Amino acid sequence: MAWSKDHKDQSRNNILAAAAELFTQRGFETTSIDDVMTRAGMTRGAFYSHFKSKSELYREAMTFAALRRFRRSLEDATDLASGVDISCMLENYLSQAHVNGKDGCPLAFLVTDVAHQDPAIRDTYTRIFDGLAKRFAGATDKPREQILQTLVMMVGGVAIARAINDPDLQQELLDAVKGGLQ
Amino acid sequence: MAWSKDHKDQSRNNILAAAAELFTQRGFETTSIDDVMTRAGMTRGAFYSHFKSKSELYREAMTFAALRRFRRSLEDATDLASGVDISCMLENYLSQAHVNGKDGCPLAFLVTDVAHQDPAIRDTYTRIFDGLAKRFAGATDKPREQILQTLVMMVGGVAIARAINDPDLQQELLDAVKGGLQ
DNA sequence: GTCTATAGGTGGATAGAC
DNA sequence: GTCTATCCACCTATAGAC
Repeated sequence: MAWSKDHKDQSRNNILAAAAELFTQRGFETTSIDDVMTRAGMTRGAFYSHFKSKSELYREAMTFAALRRFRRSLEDATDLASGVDISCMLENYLSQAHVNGKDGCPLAFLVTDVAHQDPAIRDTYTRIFDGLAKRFAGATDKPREQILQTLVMMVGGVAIARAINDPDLQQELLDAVKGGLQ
Repeated sequence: MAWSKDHKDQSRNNILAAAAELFTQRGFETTSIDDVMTRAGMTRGAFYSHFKSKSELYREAMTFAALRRFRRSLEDATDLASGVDISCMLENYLSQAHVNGKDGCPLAFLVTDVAHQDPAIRDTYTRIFDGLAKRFAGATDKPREQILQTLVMMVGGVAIARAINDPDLQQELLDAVKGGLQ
């Protein structure tokens, strides 16, 4: 049935959006399936007809969040006249709005959380990171080593800024990273 | 009594050493007080005569791990003739032995784990990070912005390397960071 | 496909004996 | 100071009704 199929897709998408937000904000262990399903407007029992485990949900939510962020970032930084503006993407990524916002980059928001999880989850993280490095390589003529350095600065900068509790030091850190990437 | 005091100090130190290792390896939520106390050779009931909560233990274990790592790092990189060798410290920090070893730098191993915890824990992380930046400032004549960039590259590089599941990409990443810091 | 109910297990923190 | 025993809350995953 077409209606049933659409409804299931819609439910699945709601679950993924809720999971992406909660996992990036609070990490794997602190986020319960109940939290995710309540935010998606359903109860816990409905979960297992969409995903077979919490680990699978985490993996799909990471990919969902990364794709959505990448797509929005391209939209914001793309002008019909001048094409993609790299410095606009940097400004956006290294902003307080990103660091303290709701739909953060999973590479930065979950980096040590992922390191503590099972191999399948680390594989997913690896694919997202490597995919991003390859896209950057296709978009510029910089050597791969420099692309990796840039990614480390961006991801590391946002991750550390999130851990730090002092707003001034947080801003100083983000500015330092921006300064190093001009 | 002196004997009793020594014994308590010894127990406390055993708990901190066990907690430092388990927290950095597995994070706050996945490590239970029972795990820590078992590794320290005691039972869970004895815990609360040393620390008042799991959060307090986590904070003290972070400081313990950071101080121990800093001290060892200085020892390894210090030669009586030539003084402190910065490139030796970098090589050590950005090594597979550090990334895959047991007593890692909490700034790198716990960066998003800390971001998910309470303000007192984030304060402790902030103090450790800021203290390290100030020590670097006292040891070189580099501007503070460059010191922050270096810390982001080191901490971010190790954190991402730990999340990545592909040994080749992991090594490539560590090499790229080393290349950027020469 | 979604619901309620429950099985089966873990963990933080406390109480009281020694 | 350390032990055993326990309270109470929470979690993943499954079973079965609708």
